[in-house]
Amino acid sequence: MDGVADDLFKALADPTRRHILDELVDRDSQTLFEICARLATKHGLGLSRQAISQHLAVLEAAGLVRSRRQGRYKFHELDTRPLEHIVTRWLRPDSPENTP
Amino acid sequence: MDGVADDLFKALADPTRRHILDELVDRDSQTLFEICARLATKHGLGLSRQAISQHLAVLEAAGLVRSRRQGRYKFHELDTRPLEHIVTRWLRPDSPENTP
DNA sequence: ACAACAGGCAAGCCATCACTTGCCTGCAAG
DNA sequence: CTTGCAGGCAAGTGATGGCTTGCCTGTTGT
Repeated sequence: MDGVADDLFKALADPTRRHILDELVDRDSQTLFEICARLATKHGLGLSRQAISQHLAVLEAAGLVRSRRQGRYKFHELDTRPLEHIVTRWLRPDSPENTP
Repeated sequence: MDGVADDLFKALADPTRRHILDELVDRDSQTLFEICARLATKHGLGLSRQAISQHLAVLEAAGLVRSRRQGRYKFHELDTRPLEHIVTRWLRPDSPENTP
């Protein structure tokens, strides 16, 4: 029951992975090389291809990114659903906005 | 701009720290020894006093916990405000509730 | 078929982190 | 005043995490 949240928070702990999520929000369904290039240009991160690949694996294990194979390309899609109910664990029910 | 979120997500990355937040939700304004005892009994965590103290320091640096000194006791209070706007960064604006 | 491209696998290195141990500071009750 | 309790300050250790390097698989194009 906490193991699910464990992967999720661990995935969000790294700033590079959060930048990847930012990139996927800006443009969904990108390949590894696209993400690699955009992180280098827009965020100034000079990381190797494998570094991003491992980050994507962590994000995928957390359920935040789903991959879709197509030929030799592998497109990565963002899934923000795990994020929605993760913070309500500590938010008291006296807050104004809740429960869709 | 990301340094603030960095402390926050790093604080949430550890399961013990999340359990501490759970305890403070269940009962606010506890001392270090109270938290230590309740983590041991309710969550089965046999951690030393300093371990919890360091975790509280991390949570305090993230702005999730504020401490209030009173005599030789130090009460720790939960502050969930940093949690509210942290996930909206990736939630697309097509969701029903947004835009402050 | 061959070369270029997208991606994966696995071992290794270095930094950070969680936790412990030991000692030291204040406050409080006998 | 002295004893005990609540907490803090290090320094040290073991483990985890992020990143690199090198090599290998599979797909696309000429």
